[in-house]
Amino acid sequence: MGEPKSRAAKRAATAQRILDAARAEFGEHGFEAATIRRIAQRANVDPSLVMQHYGSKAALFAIAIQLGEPGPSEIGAHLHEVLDVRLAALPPQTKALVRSMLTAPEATDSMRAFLNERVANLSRAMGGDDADLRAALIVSSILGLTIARHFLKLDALTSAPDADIARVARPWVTTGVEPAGQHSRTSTKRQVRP
Amino acid sequence: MGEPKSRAAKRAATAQRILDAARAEFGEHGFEAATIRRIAQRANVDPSLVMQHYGSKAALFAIAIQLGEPGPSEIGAHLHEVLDVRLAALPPQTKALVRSMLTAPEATDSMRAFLNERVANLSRAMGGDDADLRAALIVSSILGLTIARHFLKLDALTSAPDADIARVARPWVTTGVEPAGQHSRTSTKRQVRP
DNA sequence: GAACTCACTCATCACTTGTTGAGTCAACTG
DNA sequence: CAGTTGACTCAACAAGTGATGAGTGAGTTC
Repeated sequence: MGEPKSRAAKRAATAQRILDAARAEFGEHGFEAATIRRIAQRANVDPSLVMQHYGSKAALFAIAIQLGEPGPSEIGAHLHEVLDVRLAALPPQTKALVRSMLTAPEATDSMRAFLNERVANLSRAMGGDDADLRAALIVSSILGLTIARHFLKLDALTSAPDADIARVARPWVTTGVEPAGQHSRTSTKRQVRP
Repeated sequence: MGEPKSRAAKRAATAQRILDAARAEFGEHGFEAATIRRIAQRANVDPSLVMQHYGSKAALFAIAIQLGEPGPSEIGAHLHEVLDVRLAALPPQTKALVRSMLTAPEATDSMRAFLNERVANLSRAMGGDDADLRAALIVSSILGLTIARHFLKLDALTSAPDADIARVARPWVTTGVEPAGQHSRTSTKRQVRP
C-alpha cells in the first residue's frame, strides 16, 4: 500500500474516498435515506470531515451525481454505448442519479436536462416526421430498460444474458429511428409526408 | 354539504380522507420525504389520529400504494389502457407507487411483482422466440415513457398532445409484439392518423 | 529542533421525525 | 336524562438527523 504522500495529496485522496463512498451510498439508498454518518463510516472518516470537505449534504449530492462524459451524439455509437456497455453495469454517478431522480428535486432537474439534451441530439440526427417524439420514445424506452433491469431487477431482464437482451432490444429500439410507416433501411435524413 | 352521519360512518370517512391525503403526499414527495404531520394537515386532522387509524407510516404506505385493478391481460386492451387512458393522468395509487419505487424497498418489491406478472401475461399472449424478453422490453418501455412524461416531464413528451404521443408510440411499441426478424406491418390496428 | 499549519476528531447543538398515552367532548345507549 | 363509549386532540418523548466549533497531534517550514 503506497503510504508516502504529501499532506495536500492525502487530503485530496480522502476527499475522493468520501466522494466514492457518497456515490455508493446515494446509489443504494437515494438522497433522502442516505446519511452523512454512513457515508463517513464507509470512508473511514469522521462525519464532520465530510462537511468540511463538501459543505453540506446537498452540495455533496450535487457533485456526486455529476455525470462525467456527455455521451456520444451519433445514433449508432449511442446505441452501442447504451446497449452493449451500460447494459452490464452502471457507473456510480449514474446509479446515484437514477436512484434519486424521482424523489430529489435536484436529481430530477439534472436528469431532465440530461435527457432533454439527449433527445434533442437524437432528434436532430434522425429527422423526419415527429422526430422529437420518436427520439423521446427511444430515450425513455432505454431509461425504462435501465430501471427495470438494474433497479427493479425484473425476472426476464436479470435471468437473460446481456448479449440476448442487446440482441432483442437493438432492432426493436432501432425501429423508432426511422419515420413511422417506413420500414426500409435508409440513412439518417428522410422526409416523408403521408 | 351532507353533515349528518353516524359515528362509524364519520370515522370511515375520516380514514378515507387520511388515505387520500397520504396517497397525494406520497405521490408528490415519496415515502421518505413525506411526513405524517403533513399528511395529517392535508386531511385536517391531528397527526396522532393517522397512527390510530393505520398503525404506522409504513403500514399506511403499504395500503396507499395498493393498486386497484390488476389490469387487462389481453395485448390490445393492455395497450389501449396504457397508451390512451393512463397517458393523460395517473391514479394517485400509481403515482405514489412509482414515485417511491427506486428508494422504498417495499415499493420496489410491489412494483417488481406487478411488472413481473404483467410481463408473464404478455409473454404468454404473444408467444414466439424470446417472448419473455420482448414482453419485458414492451413493459419496461412503457414504464420509461410514464416516468419520462409524468415525473421527469421531458420537453418532447409534455409539449406534444396526448393523441400525438399515442399515435407515434403505438406502432413502435407494437413492433415488439411480433418475433424478431419480421418487419411487416403492425398486426393489431391501423396506424394512420385520422 | 522549535514554531506553525492544517487535516482530522470529539463533543454537542438545534431540529425534525415517528410514535405514545392521557385527556376531552360529542354521540350513542339504557 | 345519566352513564358509557369512542372519535379525536394535546403534550410530550426517544431517536436520529445535518450541522458547528473547539480541540489535537502529526506533518511542514524556517
